[in-house]
Amino acid sequence: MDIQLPHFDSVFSTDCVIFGFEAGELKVLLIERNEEPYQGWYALPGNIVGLEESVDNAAARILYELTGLRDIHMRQFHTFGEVNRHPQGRVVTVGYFALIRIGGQKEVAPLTHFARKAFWHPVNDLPKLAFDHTEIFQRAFKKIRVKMNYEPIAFELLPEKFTLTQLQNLYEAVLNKKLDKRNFRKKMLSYGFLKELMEKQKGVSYRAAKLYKFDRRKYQKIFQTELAAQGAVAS
Amino acid sequence: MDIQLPHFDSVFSTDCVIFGFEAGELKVLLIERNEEPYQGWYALPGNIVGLEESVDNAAARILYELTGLRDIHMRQFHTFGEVNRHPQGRVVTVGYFALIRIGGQKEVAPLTHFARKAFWHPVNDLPKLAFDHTEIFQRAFKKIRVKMNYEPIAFELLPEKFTLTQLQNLYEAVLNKKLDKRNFRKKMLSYGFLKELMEKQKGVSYRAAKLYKFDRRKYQKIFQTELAAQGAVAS
DNA sequence: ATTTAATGTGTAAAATATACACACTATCTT
DNA sequence: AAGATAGTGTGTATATTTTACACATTAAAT
Repeated sequence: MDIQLPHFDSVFSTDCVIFGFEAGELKVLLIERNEEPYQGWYALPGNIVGLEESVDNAAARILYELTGLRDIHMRQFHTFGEVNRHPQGRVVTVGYFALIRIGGQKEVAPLTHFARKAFWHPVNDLPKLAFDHTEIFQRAFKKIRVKMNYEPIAFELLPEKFTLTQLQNLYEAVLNKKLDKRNFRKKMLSYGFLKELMEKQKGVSYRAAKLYKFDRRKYQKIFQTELAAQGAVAS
Repeated sequence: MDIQLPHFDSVFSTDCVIFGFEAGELKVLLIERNEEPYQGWYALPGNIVGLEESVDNAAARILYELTGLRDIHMRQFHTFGEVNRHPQGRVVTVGYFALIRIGGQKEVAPLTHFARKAFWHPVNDLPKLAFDHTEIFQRAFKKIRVKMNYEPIAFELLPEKFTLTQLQNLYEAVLNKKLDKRNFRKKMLSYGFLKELMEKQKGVSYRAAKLYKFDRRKYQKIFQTELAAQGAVAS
């Protein structure tokens, strides 16, 4: 492998950790790289930020090119600035994460030759990833586990209409912990941002469960008043 | 002002938001810039990251050069990647924050000609800052207000020995909210990481208060077991 | 009609959070 | 030295939140 790769003096890139939920498992979107370095390796979707685009925009563009996913709400979580994280020179990367409905989008597929394929992989039992992407992934995973306790990010992973059991399964998968059914339901419903639909689950061979959807407008109303009241260590 | 400034194609910098607590007020460390652009303006201590140093190290080095402060525990909080945030070209900046004891260090003073002076300024009533530093500051401030609710970062701002009233004043200043004395004390002491000293406050013209110190070892023991048990949405 | 598999529901006990007021003590003043 | 001043230190009752826990119900499949 004596290909001469270009050297980067000082560039920034973004890497995206996209989570999905499928078959009761939390998954992450990976690509198979089709270019050196790390050709053939699995990696997080990521690339160099252009000079004429903001880092936020670059993250969205790169994700689209590598996976076909668009209009994803991505949030920055950490910047990785070690000196030797990239073999071609100095590359500082800004990490983003997002949570999406796996079924809700068209199938993921790269739009450039840069990635050979894009696919979902369970977060447990990940292979070794290119560059320091294992570390980047770990950090994102930890972030969403913590965040799930105080923000309604779980709903981004579920279909629009879901049952309470599905919601609970998701929490259990992410938090890696069994929850009590009655207490879980009581608490979720007490927030007041779940809207009970007139519909029921279809196609199951047992009693069908009620469907709910997440009412973002209500959530924001509640969350705003909480923010105002927030900050308590003691009264 | 027709000085020709160098153009940056693509560099990264760090900016540090250093908080201190003095005279019952939360303060932030600013410098007065001695170079174009924004010569004479107030700014957060920050500069370009070198190619041979990690971003974390650069933040520490730059803070030292601009303010004389050393061995400060700094934490990254956000990266600012808009295209036009710097007049000389494309500069993406990584923001760090830290909380320190104002009295505990030698006086702050710049070690390079790049800053004319370094000084503490109350966080309320900040002047307009250079670049997008006002936004960077705001984001850091919001971060610590939230963080103070679930991590013992307040102690980094106080002298080693402090009274419960001082601690409460600090919480009240940061959270911008009155707290109940009895409940505050009960709760703080219930955590078990405050060590009551045999000493009392000196030099006050009223009943002297007991001094306490923060026992980091105990805190970590408690915090670790909480982390293990953590993640509850419902039991 | 029976089996199967999952849904949907309530209550009591424990833990935590909140609201609230006054006696104490060290220094300062006269 | 007596009183004024200013802030310290402390307890209890009530409300809210969290936890633990089990069984009748429903729809489909056999």
